[in-house]
Amino acid sequence: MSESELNDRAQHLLKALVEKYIKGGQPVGSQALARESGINLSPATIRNVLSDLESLGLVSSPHTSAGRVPTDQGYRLFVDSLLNVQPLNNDVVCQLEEKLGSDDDPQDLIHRASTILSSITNLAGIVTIPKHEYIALRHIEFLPLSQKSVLVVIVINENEVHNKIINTPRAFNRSELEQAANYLNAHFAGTDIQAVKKSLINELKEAKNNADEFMTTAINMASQALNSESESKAGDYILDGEINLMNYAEMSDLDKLRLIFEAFNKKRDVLHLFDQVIRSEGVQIFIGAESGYTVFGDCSVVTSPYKVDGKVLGVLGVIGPTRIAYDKVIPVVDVTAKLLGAALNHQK
Amino acid sequence: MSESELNDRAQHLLKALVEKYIKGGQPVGSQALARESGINLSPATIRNVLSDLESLGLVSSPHTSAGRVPTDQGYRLFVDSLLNVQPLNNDVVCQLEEKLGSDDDPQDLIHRASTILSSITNLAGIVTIPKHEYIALRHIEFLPLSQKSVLVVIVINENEVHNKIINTPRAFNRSELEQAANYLNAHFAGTDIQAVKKSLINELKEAKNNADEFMTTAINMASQALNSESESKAGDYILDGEINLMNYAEMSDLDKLRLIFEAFNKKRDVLHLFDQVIRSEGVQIFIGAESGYTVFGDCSVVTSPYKVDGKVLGVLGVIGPTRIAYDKVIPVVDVTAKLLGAALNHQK
DNA sequence: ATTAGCACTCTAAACTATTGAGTGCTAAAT
DNA sequence: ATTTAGCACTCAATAGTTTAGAGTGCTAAT
Repeated sequence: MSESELNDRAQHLLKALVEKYIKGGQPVGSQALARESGINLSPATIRNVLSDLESLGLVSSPHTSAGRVPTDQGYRLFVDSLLNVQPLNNDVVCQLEEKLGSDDDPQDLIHRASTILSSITNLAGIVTIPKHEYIALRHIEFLPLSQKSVLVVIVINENEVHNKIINTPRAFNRSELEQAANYLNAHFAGTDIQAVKKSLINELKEAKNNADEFMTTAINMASQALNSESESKAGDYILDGEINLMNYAEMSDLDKLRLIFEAFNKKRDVLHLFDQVIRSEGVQIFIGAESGYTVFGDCSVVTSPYKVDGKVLGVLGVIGPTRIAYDKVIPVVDVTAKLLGAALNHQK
Repeated sequence: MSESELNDRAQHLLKALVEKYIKGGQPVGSQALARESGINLSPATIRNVLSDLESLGLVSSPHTSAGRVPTDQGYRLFVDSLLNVQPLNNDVVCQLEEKLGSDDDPQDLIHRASTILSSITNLAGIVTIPKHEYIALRHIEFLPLSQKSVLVVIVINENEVHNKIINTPRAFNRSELEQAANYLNAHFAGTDIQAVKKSLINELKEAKNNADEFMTTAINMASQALNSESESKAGDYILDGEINLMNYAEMSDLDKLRLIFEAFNKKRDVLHLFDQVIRSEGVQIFIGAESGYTVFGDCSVVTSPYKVDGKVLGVLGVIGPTRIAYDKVIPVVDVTAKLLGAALNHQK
């Protein structure tokens, strides 16, 4: 029996093994499976099957006299074709709906999504900041703050608000600023922010040619504000519940843990990983080395894009040890993504 | 020799011991001190002195055949009367000045202060959000976002900007909102935010009596925005570099570390501790149990309030193991507090 | 094809030296 | 009266040993 196609019995045993290992965290032996797998077989027979699973690379044993542990590929097969995804507990649904009910500040929603993900799953929760492929300038407003500084308030898309304080060459009074804002709003409200930036460059030239000092600075201010705007959206995420990872025995290696935390801080690796998900449908899972990042070699990542109007705005998910309760975590990530999308949509 | 007054020799040895222990992290024995303390005494004599220091509670030994380690009280005496505070390295000063140079967003400054504190000291850096005893409303602005929601922009004090999106019973057009804002600005600009809230309550009654629907909602909106405003300032801080703590051997106990991280997350204990500093002058240090919080029983906290115009706005500091280089950390905290105060002041 | 039996392997835990750093005490030296 | 050499003693850390038990793989019987 070494066909690469697994028969039902082998599948069933693999499933039982993974489930037991996920529960207990201890290598699973033939006796335990004989007792608890539901299949009526002697340990000896099960040993034969396990031996096959091992040569297929689905399980491995830490040492001769230990039981078997799923490999990344073992988990993969389990997740792809053996898993019984649990319907979401009613309690959990309520929690999610409550926390992700309508709220008008997108930032708040993102934060809450991240918190609720981590607290429900006891893993680290991550939500990327929404990234609109098309950033429509909705409104711009200037307020004088002091002699040399002006507050620029920019509203983009539905209701994302950003502030930027910029310095000006001279003091402007309120009506001057109002005039400038009116001009910009009249010309550019509803336009994509990139397009606005391009237009402004042209207008800037023109204003300079006309030696129109006022328009020159007005346009300058707008450009500055919009520039730092698009920068700040360069890619970021909200992380919560990293500490949960310290509770897992398999993460008790302080050095590995530190590397993971450092990766969380640098953000780069996580963002790259999440970028891969952005074009996929529904929940996507990276098990162990599958992520391609050695830092997360002992971790699993369960992710899902979240969308508004069918457009993917970002990705959310959880990170934990490979030994996580996929059957429970997957629907949580799935539903959170949907509810977050809905909440962001609801604001319109 | 068991007078509670320490003679010079004993002080010198304590100093040498603390310095060596801070450097090496290993219990210090009589031989090492004989060699390196600069005093020409035999190990035997030094043992006698150490024995005295121990009965005074200034040092202790982990076990019979280990050297001595400073106790909290030992560190306290060291810090209070034996410490040679190092002048700040020029490099470090440059770094600090660069990062805390003028920038017009207070939030950004706080963040940067926290980052730079942690990166210079290799400890966890903490900066509390500025807390103005007197919050002056400077400007309020309403912008229509959608049918049922309005963006409220509030500028308080010098240039702290806050946004709040609130729901309204009906749609308002731009000019209505402008009118409301004008009214509020005319009446309340420059007034303390608490006073504004009180006045608004009265005006609200009046408007209701007059059945003035428009003013009623306008005032309601303002109240809502101001309320969530004062809440959000309830007490918070920016933390950075917690991961640094994982590098210290004495913090290698995962459970303790987790408790500390949890305390950082909950924020309560740190805020209480920092509150004690708010009325003190200059750098304040809590060594081990002195903080009064068991979570930080193995930690030292070096803090300083930061001020603008002589008014304390907040507190910043670092947290690390008790074994930290006080001579270097103290001036860093001190100067950072001063530069942060200056940067916040500079904005006016 | 399945299983009982059994020898074998290897970890984890419990014990047992062994080493060496550092102490405290005592008696001699300064 | 200090200081110090000398020495017995303590105790953590390390390495080596033993034991127990869990689990395996193989073989021969069912």
